[in-house]
Amino acid sequence: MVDALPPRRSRPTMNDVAAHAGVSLKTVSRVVNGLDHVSTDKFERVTRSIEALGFRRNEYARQLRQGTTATIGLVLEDVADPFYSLLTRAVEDVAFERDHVVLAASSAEDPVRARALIELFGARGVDGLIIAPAGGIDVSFLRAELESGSSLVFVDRPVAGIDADTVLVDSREGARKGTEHLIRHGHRRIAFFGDDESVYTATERRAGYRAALEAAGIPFDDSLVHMTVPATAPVSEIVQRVLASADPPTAIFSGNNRWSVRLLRVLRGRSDDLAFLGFDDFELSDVLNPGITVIAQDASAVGRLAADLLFRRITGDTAPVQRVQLATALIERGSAERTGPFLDR
Amino acid sequence: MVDALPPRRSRPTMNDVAAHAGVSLKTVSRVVNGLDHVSTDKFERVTRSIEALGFRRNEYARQLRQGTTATIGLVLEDVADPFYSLLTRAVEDVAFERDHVVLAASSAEDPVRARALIELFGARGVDGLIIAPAGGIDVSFLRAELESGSSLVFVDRPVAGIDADTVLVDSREGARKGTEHLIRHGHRRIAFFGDDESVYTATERRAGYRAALEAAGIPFDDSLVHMTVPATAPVSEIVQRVLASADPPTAIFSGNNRWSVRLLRVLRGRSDDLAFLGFDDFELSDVLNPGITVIAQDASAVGRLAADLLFRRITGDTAPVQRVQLATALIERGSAERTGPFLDR
DNA sequence: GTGAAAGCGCTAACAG
DNA sequence: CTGTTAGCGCTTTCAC
Repeated sequence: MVDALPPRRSRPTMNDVAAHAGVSLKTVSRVVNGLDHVSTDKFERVTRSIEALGFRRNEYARQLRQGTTATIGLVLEDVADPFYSLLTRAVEDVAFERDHVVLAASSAEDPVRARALIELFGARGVDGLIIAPAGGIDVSFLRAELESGSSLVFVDRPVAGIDADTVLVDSREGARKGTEHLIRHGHRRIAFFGDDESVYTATERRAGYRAALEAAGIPFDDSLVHMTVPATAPVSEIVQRVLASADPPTAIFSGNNRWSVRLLRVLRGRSDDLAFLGFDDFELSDVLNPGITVIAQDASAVGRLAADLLFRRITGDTAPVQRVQLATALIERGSAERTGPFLDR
Repeated sequence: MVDALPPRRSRPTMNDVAAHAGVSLKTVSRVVNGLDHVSTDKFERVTRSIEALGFRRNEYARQLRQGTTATIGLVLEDVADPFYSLLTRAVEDVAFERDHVVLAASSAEDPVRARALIELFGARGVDGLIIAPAGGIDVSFLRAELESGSSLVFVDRPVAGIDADTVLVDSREGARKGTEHLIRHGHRRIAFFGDDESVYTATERRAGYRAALEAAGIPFDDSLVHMTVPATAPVSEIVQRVLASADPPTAIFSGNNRWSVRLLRVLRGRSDDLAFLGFDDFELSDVLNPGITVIAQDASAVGRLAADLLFRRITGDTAPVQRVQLATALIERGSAERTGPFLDR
């Protein structure tokens, strides 16, 4: 036994507390974990030592021993997209209520990055994972993840071949409803803009659009349909071409909020006689002139539900896998109910 | 020694791999960590075993041993706020490049929740923390956090009394510039709307607004200044009262994007003769009619810079603490450069 | 009530 | 080049 003590470690451990309080390691553990079988005397001594030393339990050590991490992972396209940022916030809130923390990451639409992130999270032994699966995601890999113990919930897009809870918005029905609304207002030439075919929601929405047309006896015209990721598309040129065609559309259906923003930006400079309806609401849609009519989806509800389902699994629920479809709401604001030059000065 | 083996554990460990490959634990560790001094023969055997067993290193065990977690924490007001969601995305990107994951959480403007989150993160031994400090945050607590080993970077708002890197936007100068712009366009009665006094950026922007007025010889009129959190404020009534006053403003300066959205929503229904300028850009500001002139701040740059600074600290940089002020940009779109009824149909 | 000892899965230190 | 041993900070037996 040497006299000189080593300099205090950056974070005190339970051993330090035990030494300080003059009790055994186990007693400290009991106090920290709120267990009984500790005399009030020792309980107080330990409590005081914890205070004095500023002790906080090292979660990693606990987790290593216990095998649970009180952490969930969230992987989606891009937190900066309003739909996903709302969803993220809802997941965070549920996690916080349950004393879990959330590892969050954007896959940037890149399946390789998505996989890397999921692996990173998996190696940290997250209790569960909420994933908005990117197009080309590796299914067998996800299945392995599921089997190795972390629960999985998919949001926004389903993944075929994996038995996991899924929370979706009923895109097809929403798009059908929206298109029908335009038809009801006299439109028969309706252009459709959506993400490319690899994106589940894009094809679902197109299917809904098509279903509405067919129900109304309007022939589906492929030249009115444009499927590309708007971020990189030459939106202005596309719009120009469509509107200059022989039999131009009288209405536009935008398949998501990214497209809506880009389309509105282009349309603002023109004076075409158009109606407009967008899938997914966005901030200021009500401040534009005319207000933008949308099929709204509740991103918070998706996040909350997904998190609830996940925690149900984490806590051992073995009920059959669920696939929830959330309904959309048509919000009329003017842009789809009138005609006239669009967003003109 | 019993004959029957227990059923396979959910995740294989290095020991399992070692047994499978017929080598020692340490050899596996060497392979996993990409170290040399392993014969090609064994290297391949181990690699195959890893494949076969689907082994992935348990990060918690590694972290416990090494004392580093490859995790950073991010605590801000609300990920659903566009400014913060952009910032979050930037932080995620930097972290990903550096093989770190990010624990993200919204404090919901609640200092108690903020503290709880930081403690939760601290207990997980995050290597570093990026914090947008909520109004009443506990300074001594943060200081303890800093001393116990995690690096700290503040964003958006500084914290007095703690020696930590800080990345800010030059709010005061931005507001001064914006107000000056309005003055240059002939306005002398300019209303100011901002968050309440507890919010650093709000008072800074008000100070900039005031400085511009005074530089132009315009008396500061407190009845034109409104400091409240817009989420809960009766915006419509406030606006009505202000515009109905004896000497009403001819221009409005909105202190942040939350206020801008709410103000624009109210102004849309009215036909007042007003100019408008907002602090912080927002999506569709260019699609509105007139386009909204703003003082833009670069949220991504804030996030990127903060993350860079944090990683510099994490990797041992002991240079003096930095306080970075990012410049803002005036973007003219029409709303501040003209007069006439506002967003009128 | 309390504590000693073992061990979670990994890496560091030191042999061979 | 390879393996053995110890130990990170905690929880879990299982004695006392």
